[in-house]
Amino acid sequence: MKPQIDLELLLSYGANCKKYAKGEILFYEGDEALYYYQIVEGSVKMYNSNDEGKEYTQGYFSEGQSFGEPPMFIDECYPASAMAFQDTEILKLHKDRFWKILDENPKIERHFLKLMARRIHNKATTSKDIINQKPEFRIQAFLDSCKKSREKELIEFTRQEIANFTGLRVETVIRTLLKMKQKKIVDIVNHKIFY
Amino acid sequence: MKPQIDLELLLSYGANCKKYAKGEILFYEGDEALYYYQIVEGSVKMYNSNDEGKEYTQGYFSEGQSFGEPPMFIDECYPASAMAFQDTEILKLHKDRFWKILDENPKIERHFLKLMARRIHNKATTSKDIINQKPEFRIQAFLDSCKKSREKELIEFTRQEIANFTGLRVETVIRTLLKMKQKKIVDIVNHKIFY
DNA sequence: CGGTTCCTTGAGGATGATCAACGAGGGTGG
DNA sequence: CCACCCTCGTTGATCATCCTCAAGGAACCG
Repeated sequence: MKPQIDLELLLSYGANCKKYAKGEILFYEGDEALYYYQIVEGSVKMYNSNDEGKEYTQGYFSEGQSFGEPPMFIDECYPASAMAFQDTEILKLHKDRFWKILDENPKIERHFLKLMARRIHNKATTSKDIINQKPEFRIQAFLDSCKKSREKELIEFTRQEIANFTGLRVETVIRTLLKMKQKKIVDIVNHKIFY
Repeated sequence: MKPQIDLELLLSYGANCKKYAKGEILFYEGDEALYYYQIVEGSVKMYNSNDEGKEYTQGYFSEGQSFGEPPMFIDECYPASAMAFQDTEILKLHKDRFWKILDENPKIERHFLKLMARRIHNKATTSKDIINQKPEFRIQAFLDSCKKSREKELIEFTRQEIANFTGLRVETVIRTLLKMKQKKIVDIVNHKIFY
């Protein structure tokens, strides 16, 4: 995927490249947002964990994407934590230098304005779907958001991950997927989900 | 409240002032987003209504605030409908002219970048709360978002409106408020809610 | 005073959460 | 190659909660 900002440019403004092993935490909910993060390789999960165990996944970010900018833009703390979802390589730039990039590159600033707009648009669509209650509907909305192409494709998430994203429980996800299989909405072959 | 963009400036770029009676629709979910809207006086509700009756309120906007920009920024359709929540006066500017304002006023563009960031930050916080399930928690999160000051104040929303915002049913809101009254979280005097 | 809108209460039912096991596959080290 | 462990998937039974439906009451406004 085309990166938000050209890697050379980021490096020329002083960005550092860092590697994180799968499962490593990049920052915690409540931390001050001091850096711009852009993924060179791998993927990252943003999530909240509530008082005990239950986790809510806000979103996944992959190669070329940036994340965690909103609180950095407005000097707030992170509303969620970030964890490497795979082994991941990330460019990290201090926010003062990031603002310098925007000051000196109006096109990039415009790009981020549109990016933020797109994120809001997605969130609005998502919350509409989540409120809808019905597990089947929520799961299908998640599956839609996974899909890139038009053909049936393998869904690369565990049932637990789907549960965390949709706010349901694993057992409910499993039982609902069963129903969706019977309705021919998904295929399940060898425990693998195709949609 | 301080307006997003100075009214004189908007008018000088060709904005039109329009009045809407309470309950009037400004645009529907699915409409193309062709205009920038800024409230001069009154307030506006953004909402989704699903196949039959049930409504989900995405948010309220009041004097000085703009709304519906995200889809305009990215040439998408509105993910929700907008209705005048009170009698309302609005400045409306075609998106081509709006882009012209941003092109010619870097400070305003920066302002909108931060505004979009703030909206995302709020949405992230809200969805974290909504997923939490517990009606009491959801309602309290809504009440928190209403409050401006530190003292107990009258909540100017009907129980139905709270229900639509939190994704609960009226009866559940009523019964939960009852419990919250017993726990001294809210006061209810003469059917009016104080928090 | 009549109508509308909003609030309230009760009973009953559906549904997703919870709890408790167990199964299946994959990887690792002996 | 086998035994073990760990993660992920699966199933059934039970429970709590919120929704649904139905009815009526209270407040407000012309």
